[in-house]
Amino acid sequence: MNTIKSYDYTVVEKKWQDKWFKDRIYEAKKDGGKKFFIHFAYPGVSGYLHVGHMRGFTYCDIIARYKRMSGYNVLFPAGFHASGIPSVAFAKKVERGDRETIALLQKNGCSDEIIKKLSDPREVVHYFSKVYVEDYWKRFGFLIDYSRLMDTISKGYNRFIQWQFHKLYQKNLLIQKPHFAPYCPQCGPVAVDKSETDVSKGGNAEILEFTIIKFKMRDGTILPAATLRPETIFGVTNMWVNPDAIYQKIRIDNEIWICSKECTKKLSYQMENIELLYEEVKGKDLVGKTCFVPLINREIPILSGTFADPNIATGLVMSVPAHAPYDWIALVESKKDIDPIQIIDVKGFGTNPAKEVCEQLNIHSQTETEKLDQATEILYKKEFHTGFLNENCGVYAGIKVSDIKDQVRNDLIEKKLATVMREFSEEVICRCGEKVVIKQIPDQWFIKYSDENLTEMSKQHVSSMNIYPQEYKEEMPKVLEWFDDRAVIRKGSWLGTEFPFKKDWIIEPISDSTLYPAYYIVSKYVNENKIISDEMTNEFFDYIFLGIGKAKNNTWRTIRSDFEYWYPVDINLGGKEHKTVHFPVFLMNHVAVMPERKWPKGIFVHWWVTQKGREKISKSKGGAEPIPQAATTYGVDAMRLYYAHVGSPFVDVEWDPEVVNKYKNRIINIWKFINQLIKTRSTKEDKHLDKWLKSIINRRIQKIIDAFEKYDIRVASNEIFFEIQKDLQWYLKRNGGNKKLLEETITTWIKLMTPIIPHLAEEIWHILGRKNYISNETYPTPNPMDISEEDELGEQLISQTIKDIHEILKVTRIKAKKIHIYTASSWKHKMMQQAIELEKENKLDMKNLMKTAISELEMKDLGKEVSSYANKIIGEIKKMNESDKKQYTIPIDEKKHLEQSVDFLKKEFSTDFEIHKADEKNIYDPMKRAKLAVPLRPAIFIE
RNA sequence: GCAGGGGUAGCCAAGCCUGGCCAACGGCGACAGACUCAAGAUCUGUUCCUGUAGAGGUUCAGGAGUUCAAAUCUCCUCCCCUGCACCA
Repeated sequence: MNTIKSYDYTVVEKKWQDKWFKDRIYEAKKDGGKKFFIHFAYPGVSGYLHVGHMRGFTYCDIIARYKRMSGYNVLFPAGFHASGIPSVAFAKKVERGDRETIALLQKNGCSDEIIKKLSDPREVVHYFSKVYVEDYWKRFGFLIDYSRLMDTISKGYNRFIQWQFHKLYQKNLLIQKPHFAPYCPQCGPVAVDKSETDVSKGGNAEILEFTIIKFKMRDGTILPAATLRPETIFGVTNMWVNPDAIYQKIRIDNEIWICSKECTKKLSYQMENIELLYEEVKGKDLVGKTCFVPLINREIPILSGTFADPNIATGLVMSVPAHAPYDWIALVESKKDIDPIQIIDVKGFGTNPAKEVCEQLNIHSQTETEKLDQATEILYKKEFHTGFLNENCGVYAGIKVSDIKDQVRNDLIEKKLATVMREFSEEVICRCGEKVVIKQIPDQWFIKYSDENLTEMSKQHVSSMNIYPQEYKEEMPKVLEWFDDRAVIRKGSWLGTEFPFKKDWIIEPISDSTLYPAYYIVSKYVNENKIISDEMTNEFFDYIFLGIGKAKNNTWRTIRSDFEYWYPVDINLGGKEHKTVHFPVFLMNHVAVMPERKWPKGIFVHWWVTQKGREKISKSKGGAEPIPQAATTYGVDAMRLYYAHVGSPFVDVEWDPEVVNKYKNRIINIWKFINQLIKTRSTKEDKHLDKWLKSIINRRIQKIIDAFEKYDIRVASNEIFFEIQKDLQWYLKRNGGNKKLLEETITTWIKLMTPIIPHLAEEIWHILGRKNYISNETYPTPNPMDISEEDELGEQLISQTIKDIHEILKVTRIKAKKIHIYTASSWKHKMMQQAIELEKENKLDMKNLMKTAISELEMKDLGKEVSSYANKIIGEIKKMNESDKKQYTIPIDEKKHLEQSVDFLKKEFSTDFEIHKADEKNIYDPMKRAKLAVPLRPAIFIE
């Protein structure tokens, strides 16, 4: 029995992959039938992937394989997203000999010669593209159409993107306006994001918009106070300056401002017309002077406040002691006699909310920043959601804070009493060591996603799409509504397509990845050298995608007809990180550029594989198992089954080697089990059992297909790998052994498995003597003729009876000498059916039931027993659902079924059995059990 | 702040849309038995509580409600998570 050794998954998997790929069974063929176009959001190519990434890819291959086997021509292409900074960053690391990077490459078997080449970003892209194809996708047996591989930095693709932007321009969806973006004075534009590719600190920073309110001093000089709560202007009692900070005078347009030195530098990137006056003002020299609150022209003192940080915004803070805990505490510490002015009425607080919350948290000093931050948050939230501006607020009195915030700000700006300054929520440091600032780009280009027409059409289209999970379908219209204009070009060292309307500016990587599935139609011909990039003009794409103009040659016509056949995309599959960026732009660009019948038909979003503790697996943390290593350790089929079955696609799962190992055992177990079944020599037929097996397998097939049609891969795999195996085990346990039937069932079974574990299925297929590929076979469909309700019910009767006997034995702890089983009297069956009939007509009650029952002659004699049974089932039936009721209408000879199985029962309980029917005369029934028997629940007596 | 997701037995995780097939799929773990020299693997059974006859009781974050009937619908409360733009 060392079949375990005979399943060498490494060899088997390699063997079939070689054959599939040599025979190019993956190539999409259009033969006029139904088509299905599926792809995954193509990955960036700037490093090795990990086992988490394989989850989505695997779903895609499973769906594609299922569809192939279900009679569709499937197009499942793949490509590489090469634009942006990542590959440039990687190349830079190699160039400067970053030890970690080099070690990673070496560990993955990269030769020194290749490593040398990888200081070129384009080589990085090519190297990793090859790794993905050979070590990941082919290694997992994916039937991707490898003849269509492409990346986003090829010439042809560039032409394609430029065409797209011409179209957007023509449709007035490209607009220009000022934009503010992170910028390193040394390196130029940088990306601030959690993975911190560009920055060494502050990846979590957000860009905050401070309102800068202009407080005039007596000499006309402006003190610009920065605030996130402009509506509190009516409660200002004083100004805070940091006595130890150095402030500077600057001229902006015709105004003279005083702000911190640090602020000057930042502002110079955000505003035009800033002129340094080279005049410093010490903070402590401002203390004691006064200034005027704009709008209400109240004169207020300037006080010393050490918490006013020159690094944050302007370094000047307006003081609202009634509503800002910091201000309140500073005011207390200053010992000045100033009355706070309450301007917001909020439930649960009195005339000075800031004071009250400080007292609650026991705060006494400006230095207790942690508590003060907490106090600020509590108060702010409360006031924002439930507060109203009071009579001190002039025209704004009586309005809810949450409704008024932006209005106060806009009014102030309109009256030129305020302006806006952008600031990071925390310090951001570039990889070069320089502080990152926010820079204004006055004429940035945007794609106008806010366009009403575009948004509306996209939203409407969503309702006709297949979007999984359902929750995302409901979310999508809201996302589209919320999605704002997106800046699309950038100047700097990164890869991508040159923007056609501004030389040397490159289209950013999200915007060049929206229509790309359409390019898979073209890439095949590019790869086969049937068309060269120079030929791919705007006229070319107009013809291919829009049918405008004339074909220049036959290749054009062929590509056009391919596009007409394959497009639109049926499923675009991607991780949940794409929900709010990639999928919306994917949809909206199609709506903007393509004709309506080419708009996407479906989106499938999957969740992640995380590290233990729910952390996202990250490349930088290196915590993830390399894919080829995992494939060797567990086997590809085991990993595919793991992804398919471990959880719903719509939850995160934790990567746990032990769990994956269980699936590996499962694969070996299935291998052994099937081989054992194949060896069955017996040709014994058992009419009932064989019919039962056929019937139950047919039901499974129906359920599996239903699940697959909804892409419910987990349910499908549960049925295939767990439920069917249980059925077969029951068949064997019941002593079934019809070789012919078993072989048929196995054939069906491995076909069912093929989309999920194609290698093992293919191997067994050939062991069974088949010469073609199971991967090209047709997926099983249920045959209604094979359904036998009676035989299924019979088996259910047996297993229910066994369960009952077990329970009795357990509770009573008797050792059985002999077990008697009594099936219910015929009149009980009859009455049950009558009752169900009456229920259907809504006439079920005691009177009607008894009337119907008594009309049957034999029941007359039974008297009381009849009425008490009738009483009992009336209640029961009312609680039954349709399938419960249906069971009782299936004609079944319980006694016959039990008698057929008596040998099995004897073996199961190692004891003697006798089957009786309750209405037989003179049966052995010392404990008077027989009368307790009811349909489908025979009475039991154990002696 | 904006938009969204979620809290189910020791753990992971179905079910919730379309209320009754639900003591609640499946897996893992645990326990018992089988196979075995043994270990692993595999197979069978048990795994909320009670129970000497197949039963009963109490459960699906907490609270209130709708209903003949609620894990499932409604409302409130508490707690956790995700995305938010020049990052792919």
